[in-house]
Amino acid sequence: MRIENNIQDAVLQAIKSLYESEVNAAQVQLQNTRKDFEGDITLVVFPFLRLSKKSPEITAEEIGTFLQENVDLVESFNVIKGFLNLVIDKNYWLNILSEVYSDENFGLKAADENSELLMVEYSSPNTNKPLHLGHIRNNLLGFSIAEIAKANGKQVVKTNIVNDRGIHICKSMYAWQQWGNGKTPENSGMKGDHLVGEFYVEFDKHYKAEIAELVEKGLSKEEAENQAPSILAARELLRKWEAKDHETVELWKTMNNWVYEGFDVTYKSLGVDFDKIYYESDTYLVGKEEVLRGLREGIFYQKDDNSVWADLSADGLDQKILLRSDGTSVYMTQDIGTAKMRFNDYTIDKMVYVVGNEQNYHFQVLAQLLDKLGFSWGKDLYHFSYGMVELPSGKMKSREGTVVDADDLMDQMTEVARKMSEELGKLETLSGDEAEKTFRMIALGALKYFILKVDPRKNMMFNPEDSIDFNGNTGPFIQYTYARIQSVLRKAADKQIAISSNLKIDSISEKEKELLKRLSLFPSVVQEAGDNYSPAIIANYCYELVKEFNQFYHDHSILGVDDAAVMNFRLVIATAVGKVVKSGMNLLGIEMPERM
RNA sequence: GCCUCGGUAGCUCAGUUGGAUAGAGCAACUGCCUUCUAAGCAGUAGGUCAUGGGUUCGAAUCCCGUCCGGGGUACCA
Repeated sequence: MRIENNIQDAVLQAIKSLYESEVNAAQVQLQNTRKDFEGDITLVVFPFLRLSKKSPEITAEEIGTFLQENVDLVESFNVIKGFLNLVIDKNYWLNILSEVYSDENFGLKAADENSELLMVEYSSPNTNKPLHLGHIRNNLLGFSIAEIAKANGKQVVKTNIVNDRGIHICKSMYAWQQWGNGKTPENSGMKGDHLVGEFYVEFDKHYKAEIAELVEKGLSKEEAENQAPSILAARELLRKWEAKDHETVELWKTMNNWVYEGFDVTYKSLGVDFDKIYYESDTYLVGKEEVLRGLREGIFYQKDDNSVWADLSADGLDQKILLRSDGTSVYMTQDIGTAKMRFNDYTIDKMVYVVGNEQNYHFQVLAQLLDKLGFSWGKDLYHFSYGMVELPSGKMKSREGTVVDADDLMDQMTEVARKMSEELGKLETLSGDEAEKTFRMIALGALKYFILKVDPRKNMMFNPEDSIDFNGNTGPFIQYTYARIQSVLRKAADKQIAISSNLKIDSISEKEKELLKRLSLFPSVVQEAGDNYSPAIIANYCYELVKEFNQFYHDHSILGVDDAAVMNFRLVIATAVGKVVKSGMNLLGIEMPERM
C-alpha cells in the first residue's frame, strides 16, 4: 500500500482528535521532503492553523507526535516552520525495492476486454511531400501517448488518416505531368515521397512566377492567385479526380504509391506503427453524405452559389464552409466522414486527435458539427494540441523547401553517433552490424528524447547545429546509464553471483535511499503522464532517476564490497533502476542498448 | 480588430492541486580515470520568473491591466 494514503488518513484522524474538526482529504498536502532537510515525506500544516488556532510550529509538533504514535511506519519527525518532515522506516523503502525487483510490470497496468478503449489518431500525413521534423514531433507524441495509455490499462487503437486526396496532391500531380519527364523512383533512384515532394516545390515555383507575372499586368494579388494557369490546372485535376476520370485516378494512384513506399521506410526508422489506417479518399464521401443529410435536415444551409455552410454563431463560433460551390469537399468534410467510419468500426470510449495547435479552431468546429449531426461522442473528442517545431531561421515551409527532412535528420544523427563512438573508442568489440544498430539506437534515442522531454503543448526550438547532443540531459545519457548497469550485471553473472530479492540491510546510505524513493514514484508518474497526455513527465522522471543512479554508482562500489548482503542490495538496486528506466523509455519508444 | 497559446540563467528546457533558499543540461572556468564503461562524477559562475497591480500566512504558479512573440480568424490543409 502506498504510504501517502496511510499518512493522509492518519492526518485526518489527527485533526479530528486534536482539534475536533473535519477536513477533506484534498487539504492534506503531502510532498517529498526537500533534500536539505531530514525526512522523507513532508506535511504542510498551514491549512490547519485556523483549526488549531496555534502557531505553525506547535501545530506541526502536535500532528507529528500523533503520527509517530499512530502510524507504524513513521519513525520520527522534525518541524521547520510550518513544515512537518516525517522520517519513514527504512523497511518500507526496502519492501518497495523488492517489489520493483520482483514485479515484471512494476508501475504498468494491463488492459482487459472491459477496459476503456482509446483511439489515438496521429501522423496523418499529406501525400504530396515527405515527412519533416514537424511530423516527427507528431509521430513521436502520438506513439508515446498511445503507449502511455496502454500502460495505464486502456485498450488502444492507433490510427492514421492519410490525406491522400485534395488540391495539394493535385499540385504535385500537375507539376509531374508538366515537368516530370517521366521521372519515377525506379529510374531516378529517389525515395518516392521525396520525388513527389520535389514536384510540390516545383509547382510552387511556377505558381509564384505566374502570380508575379499577372500582378505585373495589373491584376490584384488575389485575382492573380486565382487565375494563374497552374492553380487552374490543379483545380481542374481535383475536379476530374472527384469525377473519377480514369487517367487522373491512375496518375493519382501511381504517385500515392510512391509516397506510401517512402513513408513506410520513414515510419519504420522512427519505430512508429498503426493498428488501423484510414484513407481520406474512402472517408470523404461518407462525410459528404453526412453534410448533405445535415442540409436535408436543416442543420446546415446552402448559399445561392450552391456552397454548403454551417452556422455556428450561436455556439460562439462562425460560419463554416462544408462543401465548395463546385461541390467538392473540404478538409472538414472528410473529418466528419472519418469520425463516422471509426465509430462504426470500433466501440470507442475516447477519441484523441494528435494534431498541431494551428488547428485548434478546426477541432472546436468539428466537435460542434458532430454534435449537431447527432453523434453523441462528438463533444467528447479530445484534440491533443501540440506546439510547433521552430528552426533558428523561423518556421518550416514545405513549399519553400525550408524544412528539416525526417530521413535526412535521422541519417545525420546516426553519423554523429558513429563519429562520437569512434572518438570515444566505444563499441569496438561489437560486430559491424551490431555497432550499426547501436549507432542508430543512440541517434534515435537522442532525437526522440530531445523532442519528447519538452512539454508537448509548447512550441520548441530545434537548432540542427547544436540540438544534436549526447551529453547531459539527453537520451544517450540515459542509454549510457542503462548500458553501465547491464555491464555490472554481466560481470556479476560472470562471477556466478546470485541476486536475491531478500534484503537484509542494517543501514541505507543517503544516495541509496534517494534511489529507492525515486523508484517508488514510477507508478504515479506513469499515471500522471497518462492523465495529462504527457510523455515529458516520463522523460524527466527517467532523467532524474538515472542522474541519481550515476551519483550512486560513482560513490558506491557494487561488486567491490565485502559484505555479501550489501553487494546483493546494490545489485538489486541496479537491476531495479535498469528495469524501470527501460520500462519508462519504452513508453517513449526509445530503445536501450546493452552496451555503448 | 477579435479569439487563443506563450514569455523562467547567454542558449535549450524543468518547476505537481499555490508551499521551505526557483532547478537541470548546454556553453565558460576548475578538479576527478592503474579500481564495476569519464557519453560519467564533483565544484565555480550565471535570475527583478516580461512588466505593473491584486488575492493571502505564502505567488513563477490564481485574477486584472500593459508590453513582446506564436497560432487562428467563412470556398488551404
